Amino acid sequence: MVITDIDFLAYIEVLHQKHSGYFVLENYNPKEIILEQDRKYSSLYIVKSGITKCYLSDENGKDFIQEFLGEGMEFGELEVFSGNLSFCSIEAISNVTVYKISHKHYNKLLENDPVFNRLVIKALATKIGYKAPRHSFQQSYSIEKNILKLKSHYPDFDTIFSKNDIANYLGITVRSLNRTLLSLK
Amino acid sequence: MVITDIDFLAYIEVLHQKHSGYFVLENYNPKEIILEQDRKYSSLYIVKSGITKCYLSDENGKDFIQEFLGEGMEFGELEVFSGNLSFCSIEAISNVTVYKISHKHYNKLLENDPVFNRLVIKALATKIGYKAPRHSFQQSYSIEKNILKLKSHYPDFDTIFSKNDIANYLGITVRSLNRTLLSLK
DNA sequence: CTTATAAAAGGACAATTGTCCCAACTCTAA
DNA sequence: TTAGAGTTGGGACAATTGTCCTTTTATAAG
Repeated sequence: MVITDIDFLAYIEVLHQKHSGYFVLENYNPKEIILEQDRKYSSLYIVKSGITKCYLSDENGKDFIQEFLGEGMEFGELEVFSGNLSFCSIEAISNVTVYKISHKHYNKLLENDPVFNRLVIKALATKIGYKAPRHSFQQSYSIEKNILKLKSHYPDFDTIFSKNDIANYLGITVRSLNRTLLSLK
Repeated sequence: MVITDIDFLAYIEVLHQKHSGYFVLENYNPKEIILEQDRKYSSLYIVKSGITKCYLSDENGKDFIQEFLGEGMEFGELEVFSGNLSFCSIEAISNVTVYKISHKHYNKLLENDPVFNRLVIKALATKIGYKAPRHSFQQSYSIEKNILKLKSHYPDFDTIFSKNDIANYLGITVRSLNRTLLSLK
């Protein structure tokens, strides 16, 4: 439910020492939006601490939460490769600290630092790998099984996240979520 | 519905000339399985021509189609980075020709050929980028709107793909698909 | 041409999930 | 302290979708 990448974060900390001008630390409070959908950015971010949510909003105002991103997860990096506008929004859930780095410096690291290059590729591969099984499970199984699965991986999920976020994560309505939680007593 | 990557394929063709030992051409007939879920492989593939389906099977035998992969799409590459078993199956839908390359040679190219490196990263980014909007749309909108969207992008989708595949792609049952198609006359 | 097998189409019903409400509770700002 | 906004919980009903089953159509094999 909350994805992390400790190895990547550790290496970012190393790079932060080595190239002091590359990374800038920023802090965000809960509910602050760090990155907004359909905008043009020239920097990207890596989570140093805290939890964020990564979501898409459609015309009707419905939100679809892709993932909750924790320590070591980067966001805004896809736009470096595609050149497009950001295609999701990122909002802080807890207090969040991020490393910010410009596309330019990010590209320099990618080209000149093979360790960094490999870690970025790994991070992308991980992002691909966790999406498909989750969506597959969500579509194939009942809400009840999905909630039980969440609970088994994340016993206290309902104290950390709002009902609204949980529902949007599971792609259901809050009403359905409550109904199922009640039936599970 | 069918993802392609012409730039990547073009570059693979170039590499195929340059490093004659790296790539092997293979042919598959419709319904043949090229790569099977939960197995260990030491090679990966790039589609030269034809259409394949990329799907996950769960314990109940239900299939979840992630995408249809066309020219220039690679598969089996995630396992190079994760070291895990393959996490989806690939089956030929039409007659398919693929380039096969070993993990070892693939890694060599990644490390020594910056153009190849960047194209692979781009390909990974694309894979991330197309999944989220699709699943978001599928979860938020009715079956009818999903089918209309498919139709607008792919007018003759129902002649190329079986009903079963279309249903699995949309995460619905064939019964629901038929019902909706009928109501659309 | 016939039989077997799979794919497509749809009837009837049940189960799931969403929509639209309203009430209770918390939290903040004035 | 109160007004207002936001979150939570749930009732009643409607709509959507799935399950199960039967029939028809197409396709392949002998």
